[in-house]
Amino acid sequence: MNASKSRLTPRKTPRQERSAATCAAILEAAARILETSGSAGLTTNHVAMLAGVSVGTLYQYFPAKEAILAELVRQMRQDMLADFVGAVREAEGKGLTRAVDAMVSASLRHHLRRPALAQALEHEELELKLDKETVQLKADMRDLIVGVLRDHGVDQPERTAFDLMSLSRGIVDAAVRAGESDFDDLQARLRRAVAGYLGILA
Amino acid sequence: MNASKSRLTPRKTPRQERSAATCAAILEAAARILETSGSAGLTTNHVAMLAGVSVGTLYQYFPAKEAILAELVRQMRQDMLADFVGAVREAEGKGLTRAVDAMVSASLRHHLRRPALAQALEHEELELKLDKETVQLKADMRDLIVGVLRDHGVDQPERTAFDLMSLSRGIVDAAVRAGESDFDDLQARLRRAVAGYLGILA
Amino acid sequence: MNASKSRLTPRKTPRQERSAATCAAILEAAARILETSGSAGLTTNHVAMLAGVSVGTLYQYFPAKEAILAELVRQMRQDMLADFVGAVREAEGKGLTRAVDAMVSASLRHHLRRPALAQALEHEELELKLDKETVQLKADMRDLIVGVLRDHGVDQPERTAFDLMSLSRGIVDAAVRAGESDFDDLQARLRRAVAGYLGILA
Amino acid sequence: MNASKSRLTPRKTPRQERSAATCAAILEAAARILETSGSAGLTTNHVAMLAGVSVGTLYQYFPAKEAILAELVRQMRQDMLADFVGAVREAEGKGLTRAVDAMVSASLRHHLRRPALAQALEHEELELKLDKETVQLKADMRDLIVGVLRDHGVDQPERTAFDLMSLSRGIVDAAVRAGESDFDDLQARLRRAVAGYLGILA
DNA sequence: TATGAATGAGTATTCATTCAT
DNA sequence: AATGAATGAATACTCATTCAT
Repeated sequence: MNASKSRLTPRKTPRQERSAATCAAILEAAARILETSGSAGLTTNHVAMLAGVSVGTLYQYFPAKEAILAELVRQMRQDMLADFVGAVREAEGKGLTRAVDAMVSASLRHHLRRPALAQALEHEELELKLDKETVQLKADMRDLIVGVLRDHGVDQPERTAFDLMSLSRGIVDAAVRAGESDFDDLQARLRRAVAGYLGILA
Repeated sequence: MNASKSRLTPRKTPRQERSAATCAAILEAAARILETSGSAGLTTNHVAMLAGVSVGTLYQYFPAKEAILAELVRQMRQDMLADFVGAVREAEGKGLTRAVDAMVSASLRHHLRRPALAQALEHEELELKLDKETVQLKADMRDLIVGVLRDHGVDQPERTAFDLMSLSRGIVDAAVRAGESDFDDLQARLRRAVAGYLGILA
Repeated sequence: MNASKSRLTPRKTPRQERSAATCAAILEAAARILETSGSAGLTTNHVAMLAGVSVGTLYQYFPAKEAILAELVRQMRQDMLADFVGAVREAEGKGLTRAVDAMVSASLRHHLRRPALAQALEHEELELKLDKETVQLKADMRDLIVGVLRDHGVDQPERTAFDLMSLSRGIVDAAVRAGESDFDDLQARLRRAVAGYLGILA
Repeated sequence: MNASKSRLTPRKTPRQERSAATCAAILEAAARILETSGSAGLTTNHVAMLAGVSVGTLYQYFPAKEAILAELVRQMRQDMLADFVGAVREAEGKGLTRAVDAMVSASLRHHLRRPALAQALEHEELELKLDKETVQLKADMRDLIVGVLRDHGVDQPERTAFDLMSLSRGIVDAAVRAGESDFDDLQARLRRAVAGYLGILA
């Protein structure tokens, strides 16, 4: 249900095992390059080489370089949304503080798994014309947070969600870039920022 | 103490008027391009053309393309620091809340003057190996904020300063990117975030 | 006497029905692509896809892309010769004018059946190193016309045949390219050109 | 008055001598390659190498490969029109036969100067989206011939001009392709074809 | 000092062809 | 016989940088 003529969506949905492996190898190679060299080092030839395939093969799976990035972003958003949904579900009915904690924790877990990659992808996301699916994933995430806030009677839930996402991102970005990796410490600060904005006495 | 053989510092400290004008023209041209086309459109030929000089001349003032960006970043940091110093000075002895307000306001004023440019430069800054002077300017700014916090008895002033800068940037970035330009509204939200983190009842 | 190891002749003379059908499908796919996209769009993958087979299969029937074109040209020449032979036979003993009319008519009928294809093939023919059989077909056609001219006492029949073929092609080419498809009008003009060259008062 | 943003017109009108020479060298290199290898061998790297410049230089003068071809075509059309205008002027007032002779002769002279080049360019012209100037040159040529025919009372001068141009091209093309280079012989045959079509007893 | 012509390594992308399954 | 995944040389084009004038 994925393919189409866009330059952003993968070319062939791999059906054979070999195909799936190749496709995954390409994505992983791209991810690794993003982690180590940033988008500057991300050339199609480099990706193909690191993936152990030829450029031609790369282009059988992705119609353009951008499509590789787009797919990585899509996967990231998908994973992230799943994490958030899980977090929110667990904290259901336990008060805003618990819900916020759960989301902060999910977000951090996500970012600290592959910090450099998450960083790089969030940055690429800004310059990329996203495909519909990714746009939807982002909207779903936003709605999820807005919903939680509204359920707990938070004022102006849309704007608040926007700001909370923004400030969280600011803090995590900077921390990751500074090389921090102490989950608990970061979580405490992030919780403080979020709770502070919400006016919850943490 | 400005010039050197580094690829990041301008080649000649302009003493003559013409030189200064040329140099400024190049920088302004680069700034305008960053605003309109982002770093993707920033080619040396394009900059030179828009500045009304030849590429050769451009390379007489800047040893490499990066040096232009580095200089723009340096100027931005310099301006920003000056704004902050002024803000802090004005709010001296009037309590933390006022000091925070002044800084938030200074930061926002800075970002909203040329939003696209500020955005672009802050982004370039991350990928650039900064020259000593800029590094010092950033350190000064950090120290300034740390000083204010410490003076008002804030706990862990370094870390707090770091987080406040990070979350502010997160919020302003997102707002600018979303096209917001309502200074007052943005200021209110930013103040809320900062005050919240600091535990000040806004 | 058809197959050989040349890159221009089909690889296997299809004996089984399935083979013949596959071979025909490939040729028809190539023809359709030539008609719609010209030789620029004629990629082996595209041909295979449109023919409903895999590239591998395509290469089992044709040793190289050129071979497909060569075969299309061969078939075109074969058909054309057959048409001419028929035309000449019908007009036998009825005078030069009638013979010319018959040939002009046969030629036009041929070109207007699939105008874009005829055009494309005649063009490809020029850049292709033709196989013996096609060369023979062209020679036969030439001889046929030369024979008709000689039989009617035309001077320098070889050269005249050459020129008549050339000028006819020029007119038909241009007309087809201009999108003309009025058979009768075109026939009148073509007859006029041929008769004029021959000095027959039309 | 030449430059614009189109992909078909040259990029910079060379003002310095060196520029003019480089530009000419590129065009001549392209012409030579067309003569020897046809459009298949016409790669930008090949052209640049033969011209003795780098690819980068080539792209400073022409925004795309097509632009080189377009410029060659333009020059050819320009030369040809000039020749025709001269021919028509000379034959003015001397009857249709003389006018036709003059035009036939001009056309042939043109084609036999660099036969392979003329051939190649006329062919490329068909696949190229022509720039306005070239389109105008072709229209002028057409009008010139139409004018001559009309002046001498020829019926349906537009259609006749079209057919005469087409059949001439057919004959000359074929002759050139066959390696003929006997000007007088070719002229006689061409005159015969044209006169024949016009119903003039040659 | 200024110019702008020239450079050439580097980039994304295509496509005829091969070959393991 | 058939498939389609994989190959990689080739192609058009860009852009930071140099250098002769």
